[in-house]
Amino acid sequence: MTFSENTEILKKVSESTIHRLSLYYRSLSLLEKENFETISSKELAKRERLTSAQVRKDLSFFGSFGTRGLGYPVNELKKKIAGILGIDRIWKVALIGIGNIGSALASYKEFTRQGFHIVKLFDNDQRKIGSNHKGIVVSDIKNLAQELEEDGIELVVLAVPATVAQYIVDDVIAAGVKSILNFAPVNLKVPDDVHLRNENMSMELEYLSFAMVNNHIPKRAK
Amino acid sequence: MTFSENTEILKKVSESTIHRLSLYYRSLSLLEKENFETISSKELAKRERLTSAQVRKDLSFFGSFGTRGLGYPVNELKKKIAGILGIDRIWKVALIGIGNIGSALASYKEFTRQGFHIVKLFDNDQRKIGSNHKGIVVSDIKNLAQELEEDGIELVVLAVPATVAQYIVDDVIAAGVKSILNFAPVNLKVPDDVHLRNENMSMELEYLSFAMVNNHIPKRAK
DNA sequence: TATTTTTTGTGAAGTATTTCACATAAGCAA
DNA sequence: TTGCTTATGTGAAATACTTCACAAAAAATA
Repeated sequence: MTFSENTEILKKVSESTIHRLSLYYRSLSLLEKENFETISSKELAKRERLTSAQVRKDLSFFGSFGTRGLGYPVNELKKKIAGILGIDRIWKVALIGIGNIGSALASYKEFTRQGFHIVKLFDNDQRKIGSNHKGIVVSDIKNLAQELEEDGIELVVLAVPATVAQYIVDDVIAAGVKSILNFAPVNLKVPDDVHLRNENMSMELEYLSFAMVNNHIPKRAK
Repeated sequence: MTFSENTEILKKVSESTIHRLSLYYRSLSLLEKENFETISSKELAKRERLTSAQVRKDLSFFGSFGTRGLGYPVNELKKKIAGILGIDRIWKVALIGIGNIGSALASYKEFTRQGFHIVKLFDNDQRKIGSNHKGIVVSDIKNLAQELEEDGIELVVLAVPATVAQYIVDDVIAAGVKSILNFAPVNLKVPDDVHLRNENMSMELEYLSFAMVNNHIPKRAK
């Protein structure tokens, strides 16, 4: 596939499709463990509470991975999706902020399982700096930019208080990092060439609350 | 507003609109602290990287809260949104699973701030049961159904291993709980009258990874 | 091998969501 | 009070996303 074809395709692919690829990947991992060789779009859809057409359409943006009459080869499709999502490799991740959420994320197995390896921890608390946290020595945030560059960090997870998040993000960007996952409940300003995604853990609780007070009939899980 | 009018309106309101209301609420809280009296849809949109039309359309599903030529009254709009989202009250929440993620969530201030009060903790680990965790004594998960009912828990946050999540959810539902926020990376089966939302913390990392390998030009934060 | 069944891949149709654009209303200034 | 400016609220238009429906291809069956 040439680059121009690649960008052509990407223009058509929505955020929702990418998120569903994550779901398919998870289902395929499970199917693999259950020793399934193939899976139909119908069965995969059922497991993720989607329609089979949706599954086929999502996959069709990236190629033809199935066999008519048979379905998709579980192991192969899993690998293809890993390639599309870019999780068929190791990403070097730094985690900034070893508080409540940060500590939990540092030990979160799911990240490692998907190739996101946290190789660096930062904090500004003198009691934490230098201490060993799950095999990683916590660095002083004062050396942030320098250490990020030295270690070739490509992705930063931010778990710091909302009040300081923007200052830290500015440093992270100055160090050349192009991808940031932000857990602070604040809208960060980043340049156009930096990828920023926000994880807002209250949002889904608020959706539940909305559903309850408005007597909303649930349709399906996110 | 009558019940039938209410359901009429809700039919038209999308999940995205509700999620954006959460964002507006957060912005308004900040604007309140900054002593803004009013805010235009244009300025609110700018802060959330949306369009002003989007903001006005979202709000218009629920009423006319603004003044032409002036904008929206910050404090009043914040209260209105709180009412719509159902966060103008206290929700009694139980947290199940005091592991990595669970511990972090138990201390997560943002939940409390929005009216989600974790009043009950459950685990199956004998070392944790009976111990005091942020002022709450950890209960044995064996007494789950009984204690959920006794305490009138309306909402459950699930932070248990994927392998046992379904069994626990079945118990939670048997106890009459109608709303569940699930952090386990698994698709849970629940009856139609139960609200289930999933928090998948790897999903956004995968989106970043996708964006990086596909040379995706970032548009805006989620 | 021929026939039936299954299931993909995909244009077209159908929905849903977002943006446009403007009439309307309120503030503000003189 | 009049005219100018600002900004809402909302149908209509434009986009985006999902589902339909079916031809095509491969597997299963006999």
